[in-house]
Parts: sequence; C-alpha cells; structure tokens
Amino acid sequence: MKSEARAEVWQGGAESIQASAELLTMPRPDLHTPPSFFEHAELAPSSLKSPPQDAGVEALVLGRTPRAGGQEAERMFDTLRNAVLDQRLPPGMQLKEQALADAFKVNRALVRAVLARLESARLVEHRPNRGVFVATPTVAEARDIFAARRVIEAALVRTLTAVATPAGLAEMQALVEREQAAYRSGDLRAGLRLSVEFHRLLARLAGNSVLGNFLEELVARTPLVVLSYKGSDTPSCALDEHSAIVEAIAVGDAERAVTLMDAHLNHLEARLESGFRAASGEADIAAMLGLAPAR
Amino acid sequence: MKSEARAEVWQGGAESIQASAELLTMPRPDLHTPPSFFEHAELAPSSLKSPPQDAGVEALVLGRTPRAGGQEAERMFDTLRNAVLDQRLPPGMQLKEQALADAFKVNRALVRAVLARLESARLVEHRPNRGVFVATPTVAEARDIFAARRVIEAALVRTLTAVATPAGLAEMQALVEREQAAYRSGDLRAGLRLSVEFHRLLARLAGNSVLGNFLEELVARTPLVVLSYKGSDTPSCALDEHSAIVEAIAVGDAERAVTLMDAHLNHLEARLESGFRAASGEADIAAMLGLAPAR
DNA sequence: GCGGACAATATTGTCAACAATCCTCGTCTT
DNA sequence: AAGACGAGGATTGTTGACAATATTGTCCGC
Repeated sequence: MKSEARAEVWQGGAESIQASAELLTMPRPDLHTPPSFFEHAELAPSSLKSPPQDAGVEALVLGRTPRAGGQEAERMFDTLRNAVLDQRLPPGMQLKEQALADAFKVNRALVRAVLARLESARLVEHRPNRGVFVATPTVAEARDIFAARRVIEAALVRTLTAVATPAGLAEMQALVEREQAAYRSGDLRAGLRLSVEFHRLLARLAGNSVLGNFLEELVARTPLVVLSYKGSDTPSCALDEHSAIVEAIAVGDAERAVTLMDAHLNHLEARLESGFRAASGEADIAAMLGLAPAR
Repeated sequence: MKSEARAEVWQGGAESIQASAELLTMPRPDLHTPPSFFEHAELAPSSLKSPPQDAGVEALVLGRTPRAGGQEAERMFDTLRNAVLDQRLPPGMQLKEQALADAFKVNRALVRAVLARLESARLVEHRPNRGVFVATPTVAEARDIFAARRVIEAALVRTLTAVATPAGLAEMQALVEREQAAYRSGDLRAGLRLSVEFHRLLARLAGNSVLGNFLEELVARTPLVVLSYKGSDTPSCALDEHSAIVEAIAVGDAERAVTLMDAHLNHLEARLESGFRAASGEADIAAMLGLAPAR
C-alpha cells in the first residue's frame, strides 16, 4: 500500500491510458476545498434531532474528525468527482481498487465505499466481478439528462426570480464576470469549471437543497455526455447566455429567465446531436482509437 | 430465512423499539418481487454498452448470478427500502450492522455496502462512529421534497400527455382501479403501496429514466416525512385525484393534468403543515411518547 | 497458419479478527 | 443526594489474508 505511488491508477479498457497518480491528487486547493464545503453544508447534517443539546460539541468533534477516515473518503470522493467534471477521466476507463488505494494511501475498503458512492451518483458503473468504470451514458440517457436539467433548472430559475436577494444577484454577476474573464484569458478549463459552478450557484440560491442535489448530480454527469459523444472541448456554456439569464432574474422577469435557460440548455444539447447520430448503435471504439467513425 | 431470526435488528434510540427480524424478512411475495423487478429494469443495466455483441450471454450469466452476493445485496436493499416505504421502520431508529447481518445471513461487509446505498438515497443517515439511523427529514427538507415532486411530476405528466400509448393509459387506469379497490376493502397498507406505485408508473411511462429515478427517490422519502410530522396513517393520496389525473392525460389536456397533479401534491402537503408547525423547533418527543403534541 | 483449450496472472469479492470509539452503568467524591 | 468520573460492554471502523472470478498469454491440435 505505501510504496511508490507511481502505480498505474487505471489502464483504459480500449484506450490504454497511463497516468500518474498525481493527476488525481494534484493540489488544486482552490478547486477541491470549496466544493467539499458546499457538499458538507448541503448533505451532512449528521446530528439532526436526537440530542439537540449537545449538537454543538458534536459538530465540533466532527469538524476535527476523530479519525481521518471520513474526511479522507470525502476528499477522495471530491477529487474523483472533480476529475470526472474536468473530463480528465475518459468514459469507459477502469478504476482499479488497489491502484486507487495506493494513490490515496488508504485501504481498499475505503476505496470500495467511495466507488459505491460514485456509482450511486451514476458517475461510474459497476460490473460484477469486473470492476468499476467511468460511466459511458447511452444516447437515451444523455437526452434524459438534458431533459431533466431543463425541467429542474427552469424551476430553479423561476423560484430564484421570486426569492433572489441583492446579495445573491451580486454573487451571480460576480461569477459570470469571473467566467467570462477566464474564457477571455484563454483558460478553458477554469472557464468550464466556473460555468459548471454557475449552475450550482443557481441551485444553492434557489434554496431547495433537494432539487439542488439533483441538479448537482446532473451537472456532474453532463461532461461525461459531452465527452462521450463530442470529443471536442468547446466551452459548454455560452457566456452571454449566462449573463442574460442573470439579468432577466435581476429584472424579475421570470418567464424570460425560464425561456433563456431553456434555450441555453437546448443550445448545449444541440451541439451533441450530431455526435448522437454518429455513435448510436455500435461501440465507439473507432473514436477511442482516434480514427474517424467507421461507416 | 430459516432458523431463528429473532435477533433484535434495531433498538430505537428514543423509542426503544424491539422488533423481530421477521418484520423485515417476512414473505410478502406480492410486495418485494414486483418492485425489485422494477428496480432491475430501471437502474441496473450493468452491461451498458461496452461489448454489444456478448451482452446477451453476459446478461444470462448475471441472471444466474455466479455468486449470490450481488443478488443478495439487491434483495436486501429492496427489503429495507420497502420497509421504509411501508413505514415499518420509524424515523430515527438505528439499524445495527451485526443484527442486519444475522437477519439476512450475510456478513457485515455486505450490510455496510447496502447501508451506504441507502444513505445515498437519503433513506438513512450515517453518523460516524455512531451507526446508521432511519432518516428524520427536517421541516425544510420536507418542504423541499414536496416542491421537488411538484416540479418533476408536473413535467412527467406533461410529457406523458404527449407520449402516452393506449396500453400505458390502460395500465394506469388498471392501477387506479386496484388502488380504489384496496382502499374500499379496508386494506390501507395495500392502498398506500398502490398509491405509491401510481406515481412510479407515471415516471416509467413518461420514458425519462433520469427523472424517473429522481422521483423514485422522492416517493420513497415521502412516507418518512409523513411519519415524522403526522403520525396518522391516512391514505397519502386521494383516489379520485389519481383517476382525475389519468382522465386528463387520456383526453390529452396537458395543462389540466398538470394543474390536477399540482393540486394533488399541494393537498398532500397541506395535511402536514400543521405537523410542521407543531414540531418545528423542539423535538417531537410528545408525539413519540404517544401524547398529544404539547403546547 | 489458425482456432480453441488450458494455465498464469491480475483483479474483485468475502471473511474474520483486531482496533478505536461510543454508550451505559456503577462507583466515588463533594 | 447529586454530579463527575471511570470501567466494562457493545458497536462501528480498519486491516489483512484468502477465495472466486475474469483476463491475458501460451501451447497444442488441426
């Protein structure tokens, strides 16, 4: 388990990717701390109702994490999740337990638990006695994901128009600002990340954590779809569309905001339709080998 | 299955419930087989796309399940899930690993995996070094769940109005029929179960498996909310409302169907509002002791 | 030269023992 | 007598070894 972490974390089933473990464990402090905070704030109430009097001290203990296990698992989950979000983990790639255990310096049981969580989030697929693989959404799933996003984000935007505070609006505008700046400076990866963050922010400001978590899952799965059927890393979201949505919300025009969001997602999905047609049916081994899609 | 499964599966933290393991493993062939089938059909593709040529033989092997582990886990998950759905597992009750392992005749590792899945579905909460407990949704969560259901079911109903086949309509009508029959015959539990099944059927017929899975999760969590803040086991869904929705879909009046569904869920939530007000703030120990809500 | 059976290896799945933590209850102190 | 303290038991968390399975490479027969 200890030993050199130069172990090959994965080897693509068809792509035979070889990457050092640092690809996953690289610092990126600005990336993996804020999302983990969001995650914690949203879905880790832990001490819910049973003993209301010592909830404070309990939370304190949890903050220190008596044993590193839980925190390690969280870090691992976030790292892998962000790797999928950044499209550093190609769909179909196998994630081997021992390799991940070595990379993260934990035992296989913990790896297994984290992989189970990722499977619940539909980011990986588990084939019995075979292993877990980065999810490769089918065409039908891809369309369903976009349909679901249209439904949920429209609802969030409509709610947000009603409940948005000046502070929230400022937050949104600042984020769009940063996003545009990133794209202008040529940092595509940062732009894409902020673009995803924009949708997450919508969910958080709308105040419905249930829908927020759903959207969170969908947003995380979207890059998988994009990579499965496109291959190009063009920016996922047109920036002016984001800022237009924010403006509609600020003005209080709910219907316009909803329409814009709907168009925004349609726009995004439309780019994939050609890819859908190309890849539907046969396995896309041709594309994985870098060849033009056969037939 | 055989032998004495008299082990105390749980002992409530505040209620000190003692129940025999038969409560979980009891036959109910009509209950846990159909849902598990549905579960399989929906969210266990396993062999998704990678090798399309031998998918048949692979599925065959999976059908036999070379080792019983995976199938056992599925059975366990469904049983526990249905137990929550039937409100046989009170919110806050602890689920102990060894007891469950004894009851299901599996080792703790498998129990642990299943509990992790249940946690991902928000049906249980995991407190580090403490154990897992049946989820006790907060008031805010409860409202969010209903809001999310309104959003998703409205979308499903609207879609369904467009794509419903005669066969699908017949299926829905038959289900409503059975539901009403169950309520008339006084079998509340069967009625409630069919009532839940109605919402699941909507999701399936609408053809969006992503939204379907989300709704599945929400529907499973709803009884938890109901039990947390109501305590009464009145039927969750008014039957005539179900049949009215089906009729609107059959006629093709999407807006009317959506409005009816919205009203239906509002109606359901409205019954809980009093409970919300009563329980907001302090823990509802009065209700848990069988007393009238204090103050 | 080619296809299929067979062995070697790598990987996942299972299990039981051990360690750490939390809860309960008895005892001691004030 | 009431509260603090600590030992004991119960429960969760962790680790490593072992078994079962899939995959890959090799050899033999055709």
